Amino acid sequence: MPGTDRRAWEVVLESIEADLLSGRLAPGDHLPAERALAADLGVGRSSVREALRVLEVLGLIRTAAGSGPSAGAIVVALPGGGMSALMRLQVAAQGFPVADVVKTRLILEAAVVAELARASEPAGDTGPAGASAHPDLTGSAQLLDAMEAPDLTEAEFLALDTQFHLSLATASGNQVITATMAGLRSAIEGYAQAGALGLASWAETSARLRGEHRGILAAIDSADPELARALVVSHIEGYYAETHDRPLHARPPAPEPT
Amino acid sequence: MPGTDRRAWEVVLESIEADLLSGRLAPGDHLPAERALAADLGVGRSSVREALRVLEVLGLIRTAAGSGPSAGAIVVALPGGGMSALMRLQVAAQGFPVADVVKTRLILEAAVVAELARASEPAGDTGPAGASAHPDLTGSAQLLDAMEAPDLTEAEFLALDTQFHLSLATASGNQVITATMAGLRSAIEGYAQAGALGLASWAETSARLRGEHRGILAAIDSADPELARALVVSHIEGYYAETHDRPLHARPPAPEPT
DNA sequence: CGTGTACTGTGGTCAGACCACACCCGTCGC
DNA sequence: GCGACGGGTGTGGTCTGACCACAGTACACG
Repeated sequence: MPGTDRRAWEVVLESIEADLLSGRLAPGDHLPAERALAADLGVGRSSVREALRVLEVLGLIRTAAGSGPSAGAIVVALPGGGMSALMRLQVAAQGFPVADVVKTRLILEAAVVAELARASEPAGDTGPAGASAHPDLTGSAQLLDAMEAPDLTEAEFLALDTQFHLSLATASGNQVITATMAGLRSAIEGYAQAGALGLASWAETSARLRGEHRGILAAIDSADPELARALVVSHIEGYYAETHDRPLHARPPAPEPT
Repeated sequence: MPGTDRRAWEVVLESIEADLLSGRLAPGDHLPAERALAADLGVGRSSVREALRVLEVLGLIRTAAGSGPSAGAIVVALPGGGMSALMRLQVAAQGFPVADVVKTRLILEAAVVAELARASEPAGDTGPAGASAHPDLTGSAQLLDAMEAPDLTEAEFLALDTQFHLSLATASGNQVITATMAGLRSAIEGYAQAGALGLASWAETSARLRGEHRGILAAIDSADPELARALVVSHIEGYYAETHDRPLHARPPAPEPT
């Protein structure tokens, strides 16, 4: 019979996935207790725990010890953490080249700002089927204000920068893009910080970045998709080239032929 | 002291991530045996196994029992499987709306074919820094030939369709996009199949899809980025609208107010 | 009626045991 | 001398049982 050859924890994972797909489990629901799940599926508790651990890292469930309504494993479906862990580790393991991460981020963010600009059309929207009239960018603007503080360290500035770019993705309303952008961003966080330390003049660079941010937001507000897209492209390509001493689309330096 | 309050399996995960980042671990390397790892880090073997399970699902390692050089846990960094699992489960758990998945796929694939068309410029490339001259699309073309077989079932056709679209991403050479496209595609595989069964005329639709595929490839070959992009957009939007009875950018029908 | 304490069930962790497996190497037979 | 065969050894895979910390709950007590 099929299924017997699968590893025990895979059986658990598939069972839970089937419950999700069939609607027996929905966000907010409690999973059965680990011991009960083990008994139901005929596997050991440790196998159940391995499956639950995977689901937790992937952002599908949240676990809490103790008793009461908030205890146990609860379906949450928050993809951000899982995507970040996946991309961070793949970059660490050299499965994802940093340049590919940046290129992908560039594509997604350019599309996001172009759509935001399109949706920002003052009158007549994109039609009655338009996603959401006038996406909320007040949070993004507030982040830009916070970045004007003169005594920010590189790390603080970059943390706000991350939040700003992420807020644009959030404003687009696309859950997949939001989570992916969060993952891409966290994957290269270390590189962005390392690059900032090697810059000739941080004050000069950060001033330029601030100005570019304002320009992007202005282009969105003025409903100019192509301008917004172009500004994002030069913003990201510029920072990459400045911190890596080569343009984004160049071949990386040949690996040492040791 | 920090780190003590973290859960045991997180300690293992962080330890391995640190080894990857520092270069102590690289693709192809063996991880220490589970029992040794547990002893080194002062945790139980079950905690080590939970961490390794996560790494395995994320595509970071491959495990094999037995003895010899191929046994044990080996760093592999194959992001496709992990991305697929993550997106499939997030769609199942309603963290990712299907429409957002399709929209994201549309953005990425449009960018991919546009870049392929740009790189297909017959002479003078994109300069000495160009990614790779003339990306290899023979595999993509062969898949289209295979899709001409008249006796294909819906499932077989869609499987080839998945491979075709994935081959385009692969041809771009971008690891992140390739893995992401694989994940997006596997996440909506079930919906694509269910949609195919509800079509008025599968023969008619599949014939149209075949023609559109040829057109996309032709646009790439003729180095026309904008045409390739437009064809991809209408290809994906068309299939979505046909199988969901509404355009991709429309609001989904209001949920039942039960 | 309020308060505090024991109880119960949860996830978190560990230790130990057994299994199947695959390689390695020594022995045995030719 | 050489090949085949068999046990030895170490691996991941799994299960069992136990203990802990924790948080809510029920009940007895004042």
